Order: sequence, then structure tokens, then C-alpha cells
Amino acid sequence: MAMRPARSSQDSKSEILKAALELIRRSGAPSLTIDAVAVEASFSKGGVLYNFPTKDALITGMVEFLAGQFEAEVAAARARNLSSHCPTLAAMIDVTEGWLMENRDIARAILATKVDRPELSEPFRLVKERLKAAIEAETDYRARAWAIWASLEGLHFSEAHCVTIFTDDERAAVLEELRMRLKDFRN
Amino acid sequence: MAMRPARSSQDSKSEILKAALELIRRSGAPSLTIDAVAVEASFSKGGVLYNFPTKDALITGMVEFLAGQFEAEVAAARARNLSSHCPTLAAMIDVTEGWLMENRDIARAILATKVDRPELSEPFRLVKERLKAAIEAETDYRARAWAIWASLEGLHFSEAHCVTIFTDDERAAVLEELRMRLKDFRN
DNA sequence: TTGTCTGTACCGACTGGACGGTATATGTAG
DNA sequence: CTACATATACCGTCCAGTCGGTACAGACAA
Repeated sequence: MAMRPARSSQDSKSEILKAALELIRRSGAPSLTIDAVAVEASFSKGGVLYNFPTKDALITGMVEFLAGQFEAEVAAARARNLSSHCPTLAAMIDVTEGWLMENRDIARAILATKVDRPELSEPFRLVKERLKAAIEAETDYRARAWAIWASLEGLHFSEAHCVTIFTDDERAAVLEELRMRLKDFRN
Repeated sequence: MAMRPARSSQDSKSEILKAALELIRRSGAPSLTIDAVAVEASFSKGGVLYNFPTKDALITGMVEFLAGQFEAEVAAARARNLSSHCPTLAAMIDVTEGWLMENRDIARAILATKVDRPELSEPFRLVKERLKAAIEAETDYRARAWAIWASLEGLHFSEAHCVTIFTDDERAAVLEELRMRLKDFRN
């Protein structure tokens, strides 16, 4: 029957998740069908559904994966920004910049998953709650911090929705502007 | 056969569009099926498809409708902000605030339509291009202006995606901060 | 060693419903 | 009468989820 060797379900799950992300990245949200994921991951449809009993479970898995990755990247970037007045926010600027440069498709992927199902974006909301708390612990300039954060989200979402009107240079200028503002927190 | 009286196709079109928007507002993007729109608008499916030959045409209609409304509101708000250093941007802050307060669902509706079909958001991109040109004509503080604009988009999109971490107060504080930034353009 | 039993991982044909779109009939205004 | 507007029935496709089965890896006994 030409079966693939049985592996640990953990490995299978992450393989399937990666395949699903790659698929969305290449062909957009509507192409995310269980059959397509199965093909992309070299599984059978049954195999995919064994690991993720419903499509929602699969999507939740993807969102958790991405949210975890984002949080990890921010944590790493924060370590490199400890001299900043608000290292977490500084880290978020860096990470957002990186995602805009390298991972536009990932950004789109995130969106794609959750349009119609706000519940599915919970993992991301939780990450953001934690970041919010971290920022609040680091600075008293709340309004300024939130304004910067909002800018980051604006850049990110516009890109993801293909409605950016900014050129690469302009976006870079915005990020620089945000970094300057962050430095101004001391005053 | 209990037919509704035949009216001008224009009237029918806008009735259908409004019904479609209302539907998304109430029940989210996935509920936007031609059948559902027909029920909501008290048309038959055939009637809807007579006015919008395909679903894409319907969605395009919705996006154009909303984009037009947005542009008109900005124009109106701009007239009330002529004393500002950059009336267009000031207007956009006002309008965004309004949409966040009253029209959260509308914001979601916009998104909902275009997830998988970036082409369909063209009308909005065009409006934004025009606004961008207007802002560039009004101020030389480009980076600052774009940062403010990005913040607005961030507020808007986060709301639309149900991933806001800001409270109403915090959002208000951000908007106030943005207005202050805009005033600072003079320096 | 060998046979049996059990649990886990995976396969793929099939089903049932949802939905976009078509074909055509019917009513209505000018 | 005819052109437009609306209604009804229907078709085909796509796709999530089901289900009966296969492959294989121990565990354990004879």
C-alpha cells in the first residue's frame, strides 16, 4: 500500500503545519483545503485529519505556531535592546521590520487564517497581552508607546492586505521615525 | 408569483449592497452567500444575480461603496480642519476615530471582502493614493505623517481583526497623541 | 522463536451539504 | 408587444468530514 513510515505524531504535526503555511504563502488563503495540505505535506487526507481532527484545529495549530515564533523573536530581540528605555517595544520594532522584509507572505498567512473566525486568533491576542504588560512595566509613556505599537500594526496589516501605499523607503523612514520617538521617551 | 414591483436597477443595486453590508456586519464574512444576501434584501437569488452577475461583482460593489463613503467623509472632515498644518491628515484622524466608534463592523466588513482577493481592494488603494498625494502636497514632514497614518491603520485593522489589546481609553489616548504630533509639525 | 493481541499512525473512497452560477418562466412598465 | 426586472428550479463543483480498512511496532505468552 506504499505507506509512509510511521513517525511520532509530533513530527507529523509540525510537518503538516509547515506544509500548510507554505501552501498559503504560495497560493493564498482559499487554497488551504485539507486535500491540498495533504498533497503538500505528502500525506493522505486521512493522515492530515488524523493529526488535526478538524480544519479549525489545523488553523489553530498554524496560528499558535506563528504566535509562538513571533513571541520568541521578540524575546530574542529584546535581549539585544536592553539599553533602550523600553526594550520590549524596541524589540517589536526590530521584529516587525524583519517580518516586513523577509516574511510578507507569513504576515498574509496569519491574516488569511483568521478573517472569518476571530476566535482563532486568540493565541496572537494572548501574546499581545503579554507584550502589553511588559511594555507597561518598562515605561510610563503609555500613549506614546501605544502610538508606536499602532504604527507597527498599521505597517504590518497594510502589507498583509496589499493595501500599502508606502514605498520601501517610506516604510523605512517610518521605522526610523518610530525609533527616534522611542529614544525621546527619556525626555 | 408574488413579485416585488420592478424598480430602477440602480435602486435595486444599492438596496442589495446595503443588505450585503448589513449581513456581514451581523454575521461575518463567511455568511456572505448570494442566497443569504437575497434573503436579507428580500430579493430572490435570481434578482440579486440579475443586478450583480457574479459574487465578485457584488463584492467589488461593496468595496467601491465603502471606499467612496470613506473618501467623502475625509473630504468633509478636511473642510473642518483647514486650520491644521495638514488638513487631510487631520481629517483622517477624525474619520478613523468615527469609524472606530460607530462603525467597527463596517471596518470588519471591508476586510472580510478582500482577504483572498487582493485585487478586490483596488478601490481602496486608489483612494489611499489620492489621500497620500494630498498629504504630500500639504506637508514636508513626510516620515512623521506616514507614522501617524500607519498608527491610524493599525488601530483600524486591529479592531477589524479583533486583536486589539487597547481599551477604549487607550485608543482615545493614542488618537490624542497623534493629534498632538500633528500640531508639532510646525516646529 | 513464533504466534497473537493491542494500540498508534496512516490511507483513500465516499458522502452530504453548501454554494456559485444557469436556464427559464413569469410578472410589469412603457 | 417588448424590454426589463424578478422568481423558481436545477446543476455541477468543491470540500470538510466519515469510515472501514492497512501497516507496523511493541508486549506477552507458549
